[in-house]
Amino acid sequence: MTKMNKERSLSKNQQIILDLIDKSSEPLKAYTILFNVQKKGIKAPPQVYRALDKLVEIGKIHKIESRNAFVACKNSNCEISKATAFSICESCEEVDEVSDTKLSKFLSKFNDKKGMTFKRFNLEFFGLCKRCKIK
Amino acid sequence: MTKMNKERSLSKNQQIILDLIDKSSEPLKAYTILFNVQKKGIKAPPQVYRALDKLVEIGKIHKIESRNAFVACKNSNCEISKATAFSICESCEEVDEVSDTKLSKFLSKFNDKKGMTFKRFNLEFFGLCKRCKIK
DNA sequence: CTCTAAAACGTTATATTATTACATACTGTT
DNA sequence: AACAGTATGTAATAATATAACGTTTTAGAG
Repeated sequence: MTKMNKERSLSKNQQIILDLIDKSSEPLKAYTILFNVQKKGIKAPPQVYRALDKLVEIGKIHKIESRNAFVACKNSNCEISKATAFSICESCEEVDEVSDTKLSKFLSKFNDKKGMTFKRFNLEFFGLCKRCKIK
Repeated sequence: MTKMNKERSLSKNQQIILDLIDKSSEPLKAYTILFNVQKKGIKAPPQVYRALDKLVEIGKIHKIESRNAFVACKNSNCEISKATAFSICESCEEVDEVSDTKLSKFLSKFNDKKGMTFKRFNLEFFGLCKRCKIK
């Protein structure tokens, strides 16, 4: 039996950029990433966008569409970039990945009336986080 | 009893841009809109973006975040721009507003574990529409 | 009607986000 | 070694969005 290595190894640029996003407590924008990895030899936007595209594709990171920013996947190396949900505080811009079994089951089962077949969804909740409500 | 006119009247630019989006069968991008209303005297991006912002705010249109494009609200002048859901065909890029009572109830009731208060959500489903599945 | 504040407008410039295009190099099979 | 697929580096440019002004219009209060 051949060793099916599910764990794809990342390229140099992919790893550098994933490391940065992983360490960050907040979503990072492409150009913020660029500025932060220039010392590591990544000098131009396409290098960043290519790595980001790949990382999104393999589920290591997610794009927060409403913010054009990227976060690391917290769901133990998420195979399910097919089913993403985030909570976004409109005051402090804190973003968290929502992981709720009921929610993802409900949405994954959801069927369109017009006969579309869904492969994937992305859900973004907006509101105020605990801390910002108090202020 | 004073007449509470819920029906806000749109400004000239807002009306021009809403008309265009309304007539369109597909989501329109800001610069596509700009090019199409230049003959009507709207010449610069800020004019378009201002009108779009307002129209989104009052629920006449919605932004498809993953596409940076705008569609008219089909839910009878949607007060509920608080709860939007769309289906997006990844092949032909057709976009439809999903209106499903169960879905919107479920999501509107959804409560965050971390104590966030949600005011609004946006959900985008991706897949293949009926027609594109056949091809 | 007149005054006022809010909203909308027009304009120029610029910031931010993302892609095209092309030449080169690396990686892992056969 | 040869090939295919993936990744790289680089320059240029496209596409999306906002800042910052000053002016004009609109709707309501008095």
